[in-house]
Amino acid sequence: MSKSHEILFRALADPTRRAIFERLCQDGDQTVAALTARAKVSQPAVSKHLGVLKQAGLVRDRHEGRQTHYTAQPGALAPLVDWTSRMAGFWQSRFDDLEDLLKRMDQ
Amino acid sequence: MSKSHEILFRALADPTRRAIFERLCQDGDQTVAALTARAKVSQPAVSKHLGVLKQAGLVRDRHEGRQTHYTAQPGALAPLVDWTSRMAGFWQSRFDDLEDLLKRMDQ
DNA sequence: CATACACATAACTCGTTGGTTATTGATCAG
DNA sequence: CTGATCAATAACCAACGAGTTATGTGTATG
Repeated sequence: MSKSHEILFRALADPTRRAIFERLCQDGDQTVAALTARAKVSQPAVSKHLGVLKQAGLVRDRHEGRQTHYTAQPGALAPLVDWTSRMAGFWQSRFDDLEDLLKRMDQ
Repeated sequence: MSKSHEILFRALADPTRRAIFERLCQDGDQTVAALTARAKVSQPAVSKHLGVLKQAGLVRDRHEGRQTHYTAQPGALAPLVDWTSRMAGFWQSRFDDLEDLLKRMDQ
């Protein structure tokens, strides 16, 4: 449970996978064919990436006839947000000056 | 610049590297020897990881005599926060669009 | 000056992974 | 029923990445 960011970071590490996820976030529901058309890789590659994203909970699939629609689940990004704010939090707790933190975050 | 999350995701994808970064965030300044002691890998491995983290801007090094101290730079996480909120934002805006549509259909 | 120490770099191994083509399973059209 | 289409799976391969041991570079110390 405390390791849920492990699978997330791994899933989002690959650029092709991020591109697919970004597209699903921007444009919503997409069939595999539609995603493949925009991607620079073959359909099996896209399917494999979607499998990884699904495993990470980042997408959901829905079958309609002979095509499969995928949808982004941005809520699954929560553990990642938690992790980053925890890191920033550790950092912050070692400094009493909040403004100093914000300045560093700004740069 | 707009692709700075590429190197970030890649740097944070590895568990050993995240562990090192987490430790630097929690406990602050650390020498390579101190980090190696806690890590489950050899000193050269730790050095290599630190190199990657440094490349990503996540850590900074400071030389003191014959030892090197590393410090976390959590501000470098900003592009990652941007990315995640952008993904959530896309999602939210499409949700808003749907709400607008439904409102218009109502009247 | 010689030795020990801290860290970085080099050279290499090996498992993982992202890509491919070929094939299968399922569904729709004629 | 037949052929075409969409997606998933299988089988394979090349490249990459994280790990190791060995060595190099620089600094403190006797």
